[in-house]
Amino acid sequence: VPSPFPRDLLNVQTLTAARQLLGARLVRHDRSGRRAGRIVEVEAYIGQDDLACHARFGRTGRNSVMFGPPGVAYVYLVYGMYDCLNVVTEPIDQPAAVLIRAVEPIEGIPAMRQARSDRIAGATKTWDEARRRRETNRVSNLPATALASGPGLVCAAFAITRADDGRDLCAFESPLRLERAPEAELDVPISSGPRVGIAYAAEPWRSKPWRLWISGNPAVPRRGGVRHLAGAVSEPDRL
DNA sequence: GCAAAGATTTGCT
DNA sequence: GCAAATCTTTGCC
Repeated sequence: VPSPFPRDLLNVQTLTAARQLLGARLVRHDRSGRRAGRIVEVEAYIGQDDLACHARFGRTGRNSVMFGPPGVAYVYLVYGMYDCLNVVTEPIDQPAAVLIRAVEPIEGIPAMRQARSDRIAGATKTWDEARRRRETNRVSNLPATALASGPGLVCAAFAITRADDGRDLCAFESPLRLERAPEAELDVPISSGPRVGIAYAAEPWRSKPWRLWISGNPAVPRRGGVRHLAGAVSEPDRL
């Protein structure tokens, strides 16, 4: 029987919270029914000192949710196109969050495919039948493990938008929420490495191994065609 | 008020 | 392997 994700597990140092989130379930309830998946890849963004974190400029309109209580969704738009889901961590006034980078679909896979296809139509100003058909065909041929294997794809598959910014993910009745990992999955092997897409950040932040993933999970994207080897990466510090 | 860049993904070469 | 798509946010004038 599923249990809600305890807020206390997020009211801690962000790398500890990130580790707790690996294996947890991301759950969406809406008209399409129940969608659920296993969180398999995350990144930690930790406070104003972290020069890769959105909080590095202090509180702004976009990032204000990060300054609030843990267990709340921080959803922002990246590159003008893609929504990204974060889980706020640490106590109030300590701006930090965990970016959900990849989810392995478990329930509601047809709804995820539909949502992935719909995203093209939604993003296209002029409704283009041929373009939409191509996208539907492409998505229908993807393995389930590829449906949410990227931060923008997680939001597409689970129909998460900035309307979900500030939503409480620890409330069991929430239409978008977290559920605890089954006990049998609590001790899976974890790998870590540098965060993606933050080349603008100065050292040491650029190289901090604050990306965590479940070793060998098929839904974790293989960046650069290089296979993730557990022995080839360093341990995250401050865990 | 405006220029620049970004926690991405896709398709074409 | 690279560039396009696309728009919010920030920072500086």
